[in-house]
Amino acid sequence: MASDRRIFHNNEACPVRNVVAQIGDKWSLLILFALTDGAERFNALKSRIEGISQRMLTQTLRDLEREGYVDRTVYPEVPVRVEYALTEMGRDIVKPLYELVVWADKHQPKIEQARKIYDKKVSST
Amino acid sequence: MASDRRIFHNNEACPVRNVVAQIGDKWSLLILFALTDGAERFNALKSRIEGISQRMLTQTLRDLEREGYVDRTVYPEVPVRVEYALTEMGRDIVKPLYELVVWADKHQPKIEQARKIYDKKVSST
DNA sequence: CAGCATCCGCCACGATACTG
DNA sequence: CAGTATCGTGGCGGATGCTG
Repeated sequence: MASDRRIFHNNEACPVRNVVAQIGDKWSLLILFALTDGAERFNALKSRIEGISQRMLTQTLRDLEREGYVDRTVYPEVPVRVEYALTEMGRDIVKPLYELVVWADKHQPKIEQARKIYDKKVSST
Repeated sequence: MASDRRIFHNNEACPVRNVVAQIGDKWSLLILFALTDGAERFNALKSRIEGISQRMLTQTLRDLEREGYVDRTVYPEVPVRVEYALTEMGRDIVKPLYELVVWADKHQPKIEQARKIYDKKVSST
């Protein structure tokens, strides 16, 4: 009904809460963008994404694969080669995310300024 | 240099990592969208956002205020009335976020399907 | 009404060591 | 090379009780 002003209902079927939960973590967005130039191998990704650990790269890649954003291909050579690439859906979600990235770059100074003003206001109480 | 293919450098000055860290949490995006219709009081927000606790609403609102997304206005009546509203920057970030929300709604079925396929593939090993 | 204080479980994340 | 396995920790977030 129109009187129900609640937004984004709190159940597992809520698409928005789901997507935020998945790509809102520390590494997902970074990995997705590292793959926009094309497929990458595990260690290539690891060196492109500053600060990520082996464990988190593996784990986040598995999650992204499960949600359908990333494809994993194993080439049974010696030593083994594994390549990760965006699926169609992966390339698709990068578009709205890119808007956010651009926004973040543009507004960085404003945010820093807002923080300083807030902290000054709080410390004066 | 061109040979440095690292993305989104891992320092506190990285705008992208900052923005994701701020609005990638469980509640920030929900609060921002609950404020797009106009200013809201604390308890109104609480009832619009299903499942949020008092504690997290307060805390997330403080963070959003500090980053400059939200304005907090106290009306010294009895009992006190507090209204939260989006700042200009708040209204601004909602635009790219809205793209993401639309995307999430549209692709929800695909994601669920991807999950099922993945889980079946994994369980068969 | 709009919060703050406190306690606490859980899990995201990191570090390290080991492997097919 | 591309992972697993294990352990440790900080902090996110929930529950509850109290207050100006």
